[in-house]
Amino acid sequence: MPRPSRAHHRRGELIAAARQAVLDRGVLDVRLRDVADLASMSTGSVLYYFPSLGDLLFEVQREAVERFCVDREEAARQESDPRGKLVRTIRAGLPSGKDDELCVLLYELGAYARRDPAYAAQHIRLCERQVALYTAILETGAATGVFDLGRDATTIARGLVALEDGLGLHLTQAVPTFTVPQAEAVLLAYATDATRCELEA
Amino acid sequence: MPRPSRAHHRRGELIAAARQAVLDRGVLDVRLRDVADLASMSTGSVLYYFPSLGDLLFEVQREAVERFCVDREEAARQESDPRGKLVRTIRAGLPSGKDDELCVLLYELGAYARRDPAYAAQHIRLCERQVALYTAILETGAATGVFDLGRDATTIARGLVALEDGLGLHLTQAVPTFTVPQAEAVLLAYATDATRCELEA
DNA sequence: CGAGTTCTTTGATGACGACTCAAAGAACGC
DNA sequence: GCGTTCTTTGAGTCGTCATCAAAGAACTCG
Repeated sequence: MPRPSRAHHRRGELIAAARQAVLDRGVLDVRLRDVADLASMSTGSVLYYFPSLGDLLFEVQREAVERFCVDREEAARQESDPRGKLVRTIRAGLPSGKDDELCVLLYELGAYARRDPAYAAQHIRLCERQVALYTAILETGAATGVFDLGRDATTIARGLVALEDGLGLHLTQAVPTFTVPQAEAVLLAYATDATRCELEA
Repeated sequence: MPRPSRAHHRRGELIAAARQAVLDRGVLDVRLRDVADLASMSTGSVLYYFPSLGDLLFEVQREAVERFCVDREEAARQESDPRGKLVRTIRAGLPSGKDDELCVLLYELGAYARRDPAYAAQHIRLCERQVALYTAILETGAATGVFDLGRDATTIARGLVALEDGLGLHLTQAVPTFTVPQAEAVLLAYATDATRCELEA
């Protein structure tokens, strides 16, 4: 019987190290050496577990996408009232700034999604799950009568997701274009107008 | 008297070559060699005109930002009616897809804006000019009575700009999340709700 | 406990890329 | 033409990714 392999666990450690390396140095500057150092091993060892740095980064993205979706679905579940759910989901989707690791990671790795279909597929999955989340909230609220949707819920949901993405892009820049409260105001304004329901607290 | 320098003209050519190189290979893969080849000169010559590839790319960004702003301001001037102006500006701001060179360029180089304040400053300038453009249109329309703004024009304008950015991000991926018509619908829906004015043609 | 198999680590090596630099070459004013 | 200045070049340096073969560690089974 073969000696048991610890590769799975090791790969997990490397994904975590790579994640940190991207946050530290940015996707443009991250080196195999950075990952190796963070994981306290040689560069050769890193490549024993992943064929290339690119493959490792892909796994980083996959994990980040998954965690982001789960976190938000979790945040939404905390509330039962559609209005509260909507506000909470909006707040959970906007990055808190450059320190918001998960969001920064997704934007950093987004550079690959522009050229690599596999990366793009993850982004699509991410986006669609969020659209589904918002759509469900909107439709529940519409059924209850809290929300008065002037159009189909999917269009509104897509808008919310894209708006978060756009605002997040600005919030995570070296020098942000807006403050977080300004971004929140924009998003709440959108949601208020689209649902014809007073949301702003 | 010193021999006249052609450096300015040469730098312009190099910026154009670098621009194309980024579009061809992506910001993650662009090499000095690509730029040199496109400009039909040696890599050493490129570095005679720019201290490093990074400095050259920065100039590419500066030009792209400027051109984007000018193009849109131009597009808005084509109409006098605020409603038409708004629709036209919206259409001009959304990328047509991966082939929309100016937009792709801005997104590609956006990777630098997350870490380099000089890049971020350009993005801020870009954003603020667009916000100003939309704000002017919205306020004119409000004064005329065509638009009924439920809140301050700046918040709406910021939302339009961020929404374009977010939608554009998805439209320029290797595999887009939405189609262009879907994105346009989202944007027009937002504008319609915010202005309480029927825009969709 | 020890042999044998399998898993893991490593550093040497090759290929490639950015950037430096000194020297050659071209263009212009005088 | 002459001399100055601008431009081009490619060789050399250094740092990086990725391949690979050999050494080392860990575990199973007899």
